[in-house]
Amino acid sequence: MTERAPGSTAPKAQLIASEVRRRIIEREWRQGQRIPDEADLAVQFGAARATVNKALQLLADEGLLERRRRAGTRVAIDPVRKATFTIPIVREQVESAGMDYGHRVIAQRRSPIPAEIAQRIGLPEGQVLLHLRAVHYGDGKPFQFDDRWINPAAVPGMNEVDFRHVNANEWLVRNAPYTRTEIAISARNASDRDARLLDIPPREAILLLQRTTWNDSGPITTLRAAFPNSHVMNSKD
Amino acid sequence: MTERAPGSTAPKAQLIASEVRRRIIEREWRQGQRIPDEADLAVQFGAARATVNKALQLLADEGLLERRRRAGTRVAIDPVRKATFTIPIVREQVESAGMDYGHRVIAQRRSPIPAEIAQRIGLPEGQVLLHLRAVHYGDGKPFQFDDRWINPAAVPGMNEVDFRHVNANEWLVRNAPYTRTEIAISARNASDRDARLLDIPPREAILLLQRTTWNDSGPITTLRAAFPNSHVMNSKD
DNA sequence: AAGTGGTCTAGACCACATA
DNA sequence: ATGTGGTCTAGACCACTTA
Repeated sequence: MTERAPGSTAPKAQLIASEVRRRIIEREWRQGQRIPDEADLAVQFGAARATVNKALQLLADEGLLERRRRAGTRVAIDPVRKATFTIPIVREQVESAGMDYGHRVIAQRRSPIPAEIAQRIGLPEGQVLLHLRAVHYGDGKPFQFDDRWINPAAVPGMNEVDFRHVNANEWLVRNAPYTRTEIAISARNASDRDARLLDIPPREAILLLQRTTWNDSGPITTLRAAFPNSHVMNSKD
Repeated sequence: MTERAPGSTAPKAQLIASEVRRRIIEREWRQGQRIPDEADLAVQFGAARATVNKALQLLADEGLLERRRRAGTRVAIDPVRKATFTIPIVREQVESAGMDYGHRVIAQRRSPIPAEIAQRIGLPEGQVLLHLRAVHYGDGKPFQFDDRWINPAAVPGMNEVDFRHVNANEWLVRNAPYTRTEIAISARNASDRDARLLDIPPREAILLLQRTTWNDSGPITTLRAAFPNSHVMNSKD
């Protein structure tokens, strides 16, 4: 839904995509039904096939169409529904909410990874990684409690960083581009440690986010972040 | 990370994207630094400019590059990190976990919407919508409790559906394509009603998902889904 | 065997931001 | 004013899949 200057025109591929979307939403083309092939549509819309192709690929990415060579393009039976979340820099998130950001490292040590972590990141149990625990604050109130394992072998230069003085969240986001990420979100009753560090009553509901990132050299970091139940994750787009 | 048949080759645009990604990850091209323009890269990679353009757009969508006309292409300073979640059809989700699916409608009635819902979906308070409450079961155990408001005006044919006999989740996913969705995820301590319907102790942590979908005619439906704390939402990709 | 989407190319023109 | 990305085109060949 990007706005456009009055004199300007939307790209033709976008217009075609909108029109096809409209035909699907208004049931001119029904679930599972085959739609005309790219060459036909190109003629209908007065566009090159490449342009139609771009529009239809867009809709296929959205999950509205299913395309197969030789079999043609069909309206998806189960439109795949997707929601995208942005992985924030915590400081920016706190500050954009109008709060003062604070950050405290609770512990930093090299430790052999326990079995659970080993399995999550695909490294052998007992391998020594950097284990970091920290709390982020907004206006002095705990905002997020991080329990993080970092694999220095995955990112050049990471060994020289002292995460007691450099914010691990920011450093990693800025310096360790990843190629793959896995995220799991769940709710839990706060453990005693969670409750103490987040300054909430024991057993209070917390939102738990577990995120692991990889690049081609292997796992970069795995994070367990705990949020008080006032926290809301919102989809982007 | 799609697998390919041995004899087959990756598309050239993909290869170029991979190579550029590698240069960024290995710091040949640093954060904020300008990279060669499309014409240069086309020569370097022995490809047409359109192919390079496709590759760079891909990386810009991933958040790794920032592109501006006239100013050129730069490695992003804050690589935007995204995670995508798929919104499942509950029955398929339950069955793919190897459980038997069950579904019970608790209440269906037309009611004026309260202020909170009105604000969330952008309709005037007091407008009459269909209010539906239902529980989904896996192997007889409560899996998800839905509290849903449906706007029949947004989707043709919806007035003829009796959601006591037709699964609202499935009907809407299949029949009401949307153009926009908002999702909010949080943790809460279960209310008495949540606890009763999910068969868990009162005050136990639950995962709360609030989702509203729109098409061009207006809001289609807004849903508050509650999950027991055993539930985990996983990112797709 | 043949139809359909997937991709690439060379060239062109345009839109936009900045020097 | 000019350089850069954004987009489109016509044509081509290829890869896959199914009829």
